Amino acid sequence: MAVSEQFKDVFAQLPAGSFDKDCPTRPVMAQVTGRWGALIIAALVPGPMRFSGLHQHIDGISQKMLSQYLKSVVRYGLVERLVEPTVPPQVTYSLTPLGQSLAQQLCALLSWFSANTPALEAAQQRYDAADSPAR
Amino acid sequence: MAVSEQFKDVFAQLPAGSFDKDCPTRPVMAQVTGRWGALIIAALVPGPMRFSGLHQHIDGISQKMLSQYLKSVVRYGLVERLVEPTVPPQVTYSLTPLGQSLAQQLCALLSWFSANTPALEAAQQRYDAADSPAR
DNA sequence: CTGTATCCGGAGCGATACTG
DNA sequence: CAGTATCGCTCCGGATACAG
Repeated sequence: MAVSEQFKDVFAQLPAGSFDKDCPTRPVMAQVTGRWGALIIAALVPGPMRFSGLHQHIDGISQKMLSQYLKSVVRYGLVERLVEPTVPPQVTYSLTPLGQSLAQQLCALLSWFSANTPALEAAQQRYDAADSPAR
Repeated sequence: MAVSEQFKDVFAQLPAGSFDKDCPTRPVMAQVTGRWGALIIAALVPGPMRFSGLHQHIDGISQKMLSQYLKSVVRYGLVERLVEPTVPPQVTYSLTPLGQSLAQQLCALLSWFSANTPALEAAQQRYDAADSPAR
């Protein structure tokens, strides 16, 4: 199968330590793949956005979490924080080149989920119906 | 910039509801992008694996979490569970076609993290050194 | 407007012990 | 070997109030 060959190549490029407990990517992964990380990165793809803009755009996030995740991604060099010394202050967030390259991967992932939502839901219903209708 | 154009196209294909609170992909994302989801899927890329094999391969995961995450991905139709009626019983997990297509995205993401670990670590050190050396 | 500080409930997760 | 059940702890995450 061509598909198998294809992604086995990708897999083969993964360093051996990817599954190690102390793999340095684990913390970053935890943030980016955390509850809000991917959505924040993706939200900045169309262009820079203000704090309040993100707060509105990403439905359901609290100020605390937005602030917290933003601090992380800024620290990782994925997002740039630009402060306009005006009154009231305006803070603009935008993707760095590094963040843009990550955004491509994340958008691909989000696209996959969107595209395969029907299949995923169908599988769940099949699973739930087959085994434990009581639960 | 060519890069911008490129992933803006990808982004444009995302449904408008991707950022909605009730987006149906959120629960699945939560699992797959949870602490172990991606690693489990990725671990099955080279081929089917047994429970104990996964337990060893994915460093640091507990039986409870492995079992729990496996149940989820099976329910989502991403992984197939095959029980050999032998004594002692042998259970083999393998990716479904749906799971394989997801695995491609996840492997790409893992690859990105592996490839950009130096840049990410450098950014962190820069950030930490610049502002709060006391902490 | 853009955050930070505090409190608090619940989910996630690990360790351990137990079952088939 | 392949799980399930229970306990306990940590940390995530929301609501609210406060600060620059």
